[in-house]
Amino acid sequence: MTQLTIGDLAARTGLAVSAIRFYETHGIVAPLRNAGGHRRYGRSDLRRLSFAMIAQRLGFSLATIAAHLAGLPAHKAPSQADWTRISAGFRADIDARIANLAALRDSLDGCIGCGCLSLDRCAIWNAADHCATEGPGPRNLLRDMTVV
Amino acid sequence: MTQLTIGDLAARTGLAVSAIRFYETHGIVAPLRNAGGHRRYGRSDLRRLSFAMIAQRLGFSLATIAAHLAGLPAHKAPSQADWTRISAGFRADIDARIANLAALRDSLDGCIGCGCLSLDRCAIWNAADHCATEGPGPRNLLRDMTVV
DNA sequence: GTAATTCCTCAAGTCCACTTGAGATCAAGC
DNA sequence: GCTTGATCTCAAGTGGACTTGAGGAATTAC
Repeated sequence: MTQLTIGDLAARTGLAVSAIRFYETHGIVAPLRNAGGHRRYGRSDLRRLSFAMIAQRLGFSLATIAAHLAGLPAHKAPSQADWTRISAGFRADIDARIANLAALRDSLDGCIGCGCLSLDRCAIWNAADHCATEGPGPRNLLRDMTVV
Repeated sequence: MTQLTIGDLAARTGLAVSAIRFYETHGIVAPLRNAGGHRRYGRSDLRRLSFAMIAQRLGFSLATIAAHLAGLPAHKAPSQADWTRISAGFRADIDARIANLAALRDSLDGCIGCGCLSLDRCAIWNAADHCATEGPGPRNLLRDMTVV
């Protein structure tokens, strides 16, 4: 039973059947069809969906996720090299996010004790305010949070 | 010139004028009006918008942000106590996110070296797959990422 | 005083990620 | 064979967060 129905996938991933069909239109999965026109998935599709679910939680758009997955073989399990390549991108993104959040937390900690509310030096309050002098473009503390 | 126009706010925050008006309908700011019906803002509104921009980057919805801001005085600067209360919630959320990301990164590191692709033990690939046995409900590694 | 700029309101449009519904077909259990 | 449940397609709806456009009035610059 290496052939899974869309219902099987829904049960195993927790996704709605409609969501899986929607993902297909966006290139996340590309199932085969049986004689009656019903979708038939392999185990690798389960993995592609798992990947997509995790990447979504990290804030990636479906288009970006589909682009990542486009580099994997369509109907068989990815190789170790495939997986290493993809996970390295993930890892870099996660590291960047942690660094951003840590920086924000430190600014926040500095603020709480500094009584800066009456001043204009507070890193948090002025994160956006300062930017007026920096010209247009992205300007926040957490800018470029999504790296890959 | 403690009275700012909507254009001033847009220039200083980097937000679009239309976005600031939109935020007003959602309770983020509540400007006064001059004789001609134009919006007039104070410095505290600049701070409310900065707060909203940062909180949005952290993934909070406008409704949640408005709820936080509802506890602050409408037309004057918040007190140290106000600020401490709000930032404490922020800090807890940031800590939780860092912990989640670190856990994900560790799982990822474990995966890269373990050759688990041929197995079903990979924490990442199976994050969603395992859940089939756990019944319905939220089920991912990063579940409850947004805490406050 | 007039022209250019900024602002006003309100309705409608956009993008993303899906869900819902209608009407029809396929597959599985008895 | 028949019923029941799963699946199919395609169109339209949803919600969050805004943007765009139309038509008009207020403000500012010269």
